Amino acid sequence: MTNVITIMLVDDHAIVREGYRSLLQKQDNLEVIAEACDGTEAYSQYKKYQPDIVVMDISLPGQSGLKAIERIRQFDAKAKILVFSMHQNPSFALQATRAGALGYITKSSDPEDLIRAIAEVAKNKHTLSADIAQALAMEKLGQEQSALDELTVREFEILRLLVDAKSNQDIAELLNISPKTVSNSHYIIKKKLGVSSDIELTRLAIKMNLVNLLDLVDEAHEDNSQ
Amino acid sequence: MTNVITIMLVDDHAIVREGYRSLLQKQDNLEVIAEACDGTEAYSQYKKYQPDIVVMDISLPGQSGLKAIERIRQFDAKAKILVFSMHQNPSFALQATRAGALGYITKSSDPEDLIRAIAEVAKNKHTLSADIAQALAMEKLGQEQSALDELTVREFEILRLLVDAKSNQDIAELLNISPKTVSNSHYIIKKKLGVSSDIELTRLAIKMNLVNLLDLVDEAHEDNSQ
DNA sequence: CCATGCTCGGGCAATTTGCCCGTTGTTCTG
DNA sequence: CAGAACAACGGGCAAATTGCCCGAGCATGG
Repeated sequence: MTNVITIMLVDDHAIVREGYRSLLQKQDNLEVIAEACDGTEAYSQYKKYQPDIVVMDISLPGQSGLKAIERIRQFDAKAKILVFSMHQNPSFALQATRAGALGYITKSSDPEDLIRAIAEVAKNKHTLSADIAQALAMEKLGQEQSALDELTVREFEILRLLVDAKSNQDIAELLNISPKTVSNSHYIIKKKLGVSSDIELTRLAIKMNLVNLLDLVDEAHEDNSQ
Repeated sequence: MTNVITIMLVDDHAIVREGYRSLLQKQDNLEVIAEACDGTEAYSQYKKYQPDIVVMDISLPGQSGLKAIERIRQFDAKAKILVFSMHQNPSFALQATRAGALGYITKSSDPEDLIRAIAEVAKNKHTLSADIAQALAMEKLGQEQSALDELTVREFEILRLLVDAKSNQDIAELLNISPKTVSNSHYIIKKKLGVSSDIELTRLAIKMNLVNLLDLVDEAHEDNSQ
């Protein structure tokens, strides 16, 4: 009678986890047996509980979700990971699947879509939410495919930290690599994206939705209202 | 008897539109004659029905709300647009009015405020909800604003060129001064604004509205929303 | 088992930065 | 009108960073 699917939830917001937990528990074939709030914890919890499926957000504080996916897959090549992200940008989906995720759905999907996606992933099948699938399909046709896709997973991760206004040194510490490696990646990223300055890089990142404009603008608001 | 004000509602959620429609219909001088769920439709519906007032959310899928305002105003320079947004951030109000909106009120306002705002806009008067007005006033005093004020005219000019993704050399040529002068100014600007990297500088410039968000976001999203 | 590709970093010249300085104007002001 | 104040400009120079190349260590996939 092991047709019950065990799940680990990874999201940095406890309330969000709670919401999804209650949502998922309504299904009697789903059981949430673990939770984690960041990449590091996700890894250790996975080792401990070995759930059938990991449902995770990739926009985590500190160590990125992508890294966590990789580590989990390294530990268990058969790990089934469903990314559940707020980002509609297909590049995120690409990076996530490249890192080893089986599925990618956006938070704007219907609850049923999440349930359905979990079922698909449980069967070891790839799944994408409709909006992402369409966007990716579009990219396949129009040669308009994003230069972002040429970045490796690591580079993508570093890019996101960079445009989050972190210095090369900060990133080196965060990722436990040499500052020189970061600056090399920084250079390669600029080269691949065809820009020559950090200012262009930032603008490009904003265009590509790597930086949430709302966050950016909201910060300004908070600063001023203090 | 044309003292009835005709209205077009634009919001991506049908349920929300329904709510406001019933709210507005209670006023016997208001009539909702059209609806739209995104920027593109807003534009075509406006052309078709030419309502007295457009009441729209700007957080539409593809973030094309601002763009829609511009297109509508381009078609009809006298179009009266009231933005009805969830964002308390005054920068949104700024961008919206810059794009051509007459009024901006937040969704947290009272229903009466909405009615009142519609009346104001109908009279071709600018209107802001109290919270936004206050926030904008705060910004006038705010520290970051004064940080900008500490820049000299020349520095300000250089800053704008910088965040327009021009290199020190480009700027030197453009202004007929030595690259060294530009780089000195570049340094002073960062110092005065309290940032240490060009990435932070760019983000700050965006926060301060030195960069038009529309320019940045425009093309990036047309791909996805098609 | 070889080719490919990613991650990681060393090396090193070339450039840029950070910070200082002095020169030349132009206001503003007592 | 003398002189203070400040803007604009740019030189100098040590320190830091960038641009570009390289090789090593590992997975991955034929």
